[in-house]
Amino acid sequence: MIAATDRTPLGRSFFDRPVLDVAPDLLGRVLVRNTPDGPIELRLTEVEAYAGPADPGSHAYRGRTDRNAVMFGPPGHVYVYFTYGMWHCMNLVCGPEGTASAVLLRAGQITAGADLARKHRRTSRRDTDLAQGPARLATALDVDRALDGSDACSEDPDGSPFRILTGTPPAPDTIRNGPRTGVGGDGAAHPWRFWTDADPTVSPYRPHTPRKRRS
DNA sequence: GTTAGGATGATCT
DNA sequence: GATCATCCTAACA
Repeated sequence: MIAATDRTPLGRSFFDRPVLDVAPDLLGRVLVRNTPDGPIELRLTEVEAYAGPADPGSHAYRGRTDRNAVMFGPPGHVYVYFTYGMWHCMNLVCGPEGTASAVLLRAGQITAGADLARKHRRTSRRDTDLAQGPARLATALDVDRALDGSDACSEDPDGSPFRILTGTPPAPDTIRNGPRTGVGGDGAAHPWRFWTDADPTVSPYRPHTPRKRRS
């Protein structure tokens, strides 16, 4: 039996907690992306936690820079970065201001505005592919660096590009966790990737395969 | 069905 | 100049 989706917006206090508490709690929540063409809604199914300057996998590892400045700011804001020369990825800042921790949104299921999302994602054929992977997710939602620093907990939700609703959290026994993708070294030891088991939008676990060195 | 490798540029050392 | 929290396509079984 499926509970009705709770459309109450999550307040800033939800994000003002340790990132390892927030990350699994984000599963099943609904991210609303207000685009000029209309809203897109996404139920989160896979996330990764990045725990501040002490985490070798985090962009904050070597301190504050122009790029990651948003991570060092107040919780509930959106940190967007550009990577691999082509892609954007989207995070939600967690913990008290200065903690510099964040949750990477890795995958989700589009629950509204699928046509719009499909327009942003040119090559996607199946609905479950639309936001399967962090760069796909950002592309489907039309997220780029221009949205870096957006407040997802704004008091004026209609004026903000993002909002996060209570949604329908999964049963606790369907939440899985494991090593993070693409994080090597000491950072790989932390099982800080969280996903909802048996969800078609979550790709089967793939151990990190180091990229080939260009010859 | 699976896998190899190319695309592409900001950021940081 | 190396790295990077990736995706897509072509080629193969």
